[in-house]
Amino acid sequence: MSNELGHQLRQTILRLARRVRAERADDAMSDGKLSVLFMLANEGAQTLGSLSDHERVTPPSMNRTINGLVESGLVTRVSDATDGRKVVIDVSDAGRRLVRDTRRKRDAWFSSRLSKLTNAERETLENAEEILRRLADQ
Amino acid sequence: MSNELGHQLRQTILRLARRVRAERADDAMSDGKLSVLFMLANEGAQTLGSLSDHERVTPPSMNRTINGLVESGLVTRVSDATDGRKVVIDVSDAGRRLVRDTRRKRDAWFSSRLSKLTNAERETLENAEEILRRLADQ
DNA sequence: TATTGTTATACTCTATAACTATA
DNA sequence: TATAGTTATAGAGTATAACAATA
Repeated sequence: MSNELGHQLRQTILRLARRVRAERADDAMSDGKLSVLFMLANEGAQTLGSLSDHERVTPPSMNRTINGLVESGLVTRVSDATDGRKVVIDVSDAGRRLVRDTRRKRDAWFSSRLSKLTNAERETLENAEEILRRLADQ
Repeated sequence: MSNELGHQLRQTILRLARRVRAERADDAMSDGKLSVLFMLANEGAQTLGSLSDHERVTPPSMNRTINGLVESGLVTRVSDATDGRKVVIDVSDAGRRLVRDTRRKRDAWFSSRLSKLTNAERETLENAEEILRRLADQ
């Protein structure tokens, strides 16, 4: 009966995620904004439509999110050179710094806890991480 | 260098949690409301102040959440017998059903994926789950 | 005419400040 | 006076509908 494992895993994953997400570089930054910054930093510049698709929000909603990020100087918004209807959003240097700081802080939360484990426990987590990654990608 | 493991684990946990959280019994139910229902179903009836502490929201915010749940018939709100200032919130039968259905749906997401793994992989996840649970509780 | 983005408007969730009722 | 809850009001984030600009 693997249903019990599924139940336990789900609970633990949700709880851990809540703890990790609470660790931000800047508490004034919402999840939605931070998610866009991470996306741009990882995948490079994108159009507004592409961002709203990826984040699964409507274009007006993403437009508002971008407005806030532009006002904060964390992203830039420029017209596409070849298609005047499109705008290209990219992360600024300040945005990159915020992404880097947030990533460090979140990594640190995990790392400080992992350092207290035994080598065998860390090895188990390494193996499990690979399996969980495959589950998430399905 | 266990920092790389921390980084990978964090990414995977956040991604998995996003997938699992999307699996609700009722799409009209917000995370905040659902979280209160789960709390009441797990821990039993509580005062409004206790709920707002646990969920880390302000009392007025929790009050509004509870108003919505009462209107939907998912929780009950009654005055405390011994202290007239307090109100006791409890989950109703309908609320319990919603909790059960959501739990089943979320468990199913994991279970269907776990069933495709090898026995060795499931065993790794079982061991990892226990370790991760300890990390979350720290 | 279709596509891309924006503006107008409204709803939900959260917050702070002020108020009521009870201890 | 202090505590528990509520009401009043405002801000952030999201949605749908309507609009503007470009292909």
